[in-house]
Amino acid sequence: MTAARATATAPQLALVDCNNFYVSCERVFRPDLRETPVVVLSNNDGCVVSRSNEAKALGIRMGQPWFEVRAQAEAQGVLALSSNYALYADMSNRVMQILAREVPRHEVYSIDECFLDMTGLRDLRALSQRLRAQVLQWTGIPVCVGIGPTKTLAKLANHVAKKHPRSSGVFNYNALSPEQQHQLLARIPLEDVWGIGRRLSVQLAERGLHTAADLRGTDTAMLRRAFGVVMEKTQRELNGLACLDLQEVTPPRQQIIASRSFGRPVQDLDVLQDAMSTFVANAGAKLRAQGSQARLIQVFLRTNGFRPDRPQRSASQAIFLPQPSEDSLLINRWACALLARLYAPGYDYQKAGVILGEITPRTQRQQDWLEPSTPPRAQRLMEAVDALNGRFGRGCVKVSGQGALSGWQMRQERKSPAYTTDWDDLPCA
DNA sequence: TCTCCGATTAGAC
DNA sequence: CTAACGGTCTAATCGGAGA
Repeated sequence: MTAARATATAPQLALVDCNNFYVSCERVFRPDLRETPVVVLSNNDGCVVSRSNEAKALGIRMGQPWFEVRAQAEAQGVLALSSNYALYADMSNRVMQILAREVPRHEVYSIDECFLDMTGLRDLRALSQRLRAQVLQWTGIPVCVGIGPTKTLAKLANHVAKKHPRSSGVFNYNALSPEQQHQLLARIPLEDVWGIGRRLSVQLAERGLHTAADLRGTDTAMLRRAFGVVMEKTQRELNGLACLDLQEVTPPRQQIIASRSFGRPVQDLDVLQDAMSTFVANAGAKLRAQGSQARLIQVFLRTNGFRPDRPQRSASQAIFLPQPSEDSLLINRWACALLARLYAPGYDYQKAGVILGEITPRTQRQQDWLEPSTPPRAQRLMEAVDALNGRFGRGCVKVSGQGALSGWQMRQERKSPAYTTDWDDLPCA
């Protein structure tokens, strides 16, 4: 096999990552904010989860609690927006559709990232630039592209593309000579490598490993012994050996959680049950959307752990249904009953939620001649509820009580309109 | 000793 | 005015219980 042929068939994996995704989504509809430092906050306006370049330059850190930085940030002209997930999810779908058209295989990895299999395609730099231009023109979202032989190296290449303006948004690790590859890896700190977080990078540093090149060159058996199989895979991936496959179809969730911190402390059981009904409605919709049923219902509630001066309580209870179910009404009755058992008066509750587990495909329903499974009536009812909520927006059809009581809903003081998913929010009047 | 299971840890985004 | 710190999800590993 000639060298040229080997190059042509070597794996070429691209990672497309949207720049400052949530902030970019907001700016599409607020072009006046292009020069303004902008941050988007997590649910409850709690933490900073997306920052414009200007906000990054002001030293606002990812994940920082907003109340800590708010005073200084606002004095510096930073605009904070509540997160608008309906908008981000819709924009994400548009971006992913554009990317998917251009390659034979792809994996939507997260709301703002997509792996593309470019193996065998030619002129990857031009292709990547074309993709960037198309996504920008059709959605207004800027993206960067990193290319490498493995997912880990594609991630790393994307990191380089984002960080270095000279790459003009595309970086191809595969186009480097082995010496250049080594020089690059020697400049990448380990905490910037996918799969290595804060803790592991400290432990690796204790063994004298600081850069991606250090990790790549160290003894594999030692790594395996000291850090386990995940780290070994990361090392192999850095060496260009693919250990992580492209997941074209997302496997169904094994566990579905719906929970929320409350906007203020909640003391009353009926308010908690009202919140729980909302959580069950969301969890049930997710469950049915992936064609599953659940046998385990787990409910939890807790007080605010950041207030050690207040009485603390954290409790959870679970029940195994005799038959798996996807019926929100049935699940809701159990969830509210469990919650009532968990509840103790006299606490300031800060968060509650439901976890559905023991999830199986609906098609695998066991025939049981004693216990009837979900009756056809309930099934059709749920289908109708999901259809209406899908068509007219979540919350169009509700389980009785769900959201009627106030006091638990999250704080969202600065939420932008749902520009792309709600006619009423269109700023055309 | 082996296996199973729940809890814990670490990470991603 | 004050107080205020996200939500989901997975995989691996660990330690105890039971076979």
